Amino acid sequence: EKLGVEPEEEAGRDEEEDAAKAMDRAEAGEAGCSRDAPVPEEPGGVPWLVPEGGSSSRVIVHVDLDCFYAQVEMISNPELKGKPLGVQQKYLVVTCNYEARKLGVKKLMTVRDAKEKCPQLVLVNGEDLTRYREMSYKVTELLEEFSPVVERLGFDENFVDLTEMVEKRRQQLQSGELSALTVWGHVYNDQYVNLHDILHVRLLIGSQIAAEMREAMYNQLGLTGCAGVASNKLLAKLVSGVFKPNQQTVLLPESSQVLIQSLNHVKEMPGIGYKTTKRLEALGIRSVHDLQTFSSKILEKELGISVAQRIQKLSFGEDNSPVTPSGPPQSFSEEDSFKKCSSEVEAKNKIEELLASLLNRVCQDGRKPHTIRLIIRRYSPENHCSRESRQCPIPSHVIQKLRTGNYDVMTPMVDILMKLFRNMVNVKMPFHLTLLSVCLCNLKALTTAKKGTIDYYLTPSLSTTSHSGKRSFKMKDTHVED
DNA sequence: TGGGGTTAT
DNA sequence: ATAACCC
Repeated sequence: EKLGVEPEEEAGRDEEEDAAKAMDRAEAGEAGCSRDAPVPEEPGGVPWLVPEGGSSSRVIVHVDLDCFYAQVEMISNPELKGKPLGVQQKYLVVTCNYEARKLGVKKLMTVRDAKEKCPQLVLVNGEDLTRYREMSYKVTELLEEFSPVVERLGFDENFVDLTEMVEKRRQQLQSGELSALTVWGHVYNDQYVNLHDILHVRLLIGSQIAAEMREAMYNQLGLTGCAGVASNKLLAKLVSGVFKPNQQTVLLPESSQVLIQSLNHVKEMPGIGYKTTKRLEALGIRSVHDLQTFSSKILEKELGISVAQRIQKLSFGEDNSPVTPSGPPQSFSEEDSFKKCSSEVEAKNKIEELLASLLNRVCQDGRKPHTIRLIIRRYSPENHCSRESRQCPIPSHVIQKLRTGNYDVMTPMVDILMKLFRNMVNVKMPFHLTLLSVCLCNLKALTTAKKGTIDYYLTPSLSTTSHSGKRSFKMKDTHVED
């Protein structure tokens, strides 16, 4: 109210028809009056009522590291700095630094094409993701210090919901400080900033926090990256890529239509992938505008109501999906691709390698996997993407061995994996595989369950195995095929 | 095309 | 168990 912002200056604001849902998430810990405040009828609400009305407008930052693997490699070996550098997996250059990009190297180029374009290109092997993964989690943890709600996307992107942090800072602004508020980094579309508009003020504070985050990433981890600040994840992600390397951009609500219309094709919209793009093209939908104006009814019949409604909202820049804290990983997997694997022995050797690495990782994590999965890809000239998998519970006596640090946990697990393998592959017939992957998932914290407590009986590894040894053997034999 | 990840059905 | 999505 201090700012005397007029209700009518909300032209072009898109946000959150879903005020009720947003309230449900924002409600915890808010002032007691928040639920009783009059709910604004219009989407987004009256600007000066928004904070008390339960945060229907959010401030989200998307943080995107510059050519992440290449940066990690240059930190590992500073002699690589200043040289065109590519990170290689098999015969692909999966990413490269900006020196290499200037010389024409692109992401996911084959090594042959890249070397042809750029003979001086230095290549390092990046098939072992360990150091990338470790640095990736350091970044997420650093961001979590700003605000605990951090969602990872791959190894090099994070979303942070800054709504609460921004509101705290805004309320602490002294009267003179508001007029001195400035944007950090770029304003998308060079839009005019109105300090009388509370949404502008909040996004500017978001840009300030984004700058602090990037500064901390550089000072503490030596990493550079981009950031985008906007009112939802979709827009934050789109705007973070506008100025590219090591810069940041804030999107003010009035320019969101310009941003999404700047996309040349629906396939550039995050959330619309390969398959959906193909189906949309079959309907004659190519541009964002095509999708905006296409019949909702027909779209729902073609794609299903869920996908249809979600992507059509995306086409208007609307995205009410929350920033979901990622927390520790849900699964650990290791894979290896190759030209050909056609014997069981060969497969077993590869599987043993994959499993050995996984056990190291899972051991460091501390939690215990309760499910194991084997994934294969069969050779086929066309249908390349398709994978098959088999999974089964990990017998509890094996989980126990993980817990006690018993040395031979490999043998029983390899036995299980080979049973899964033979369940998928008829080893009496010729076969040709091009990928093997092992995944440990269904991770559970080791509860300090004591005998006689509820936890004890609800912990499968304790309540099924320790009472009868025979039963645990039976579990192994029958459940492995699952 | 690599070596990972997630959620929905 | 698969299929879609993300990097």
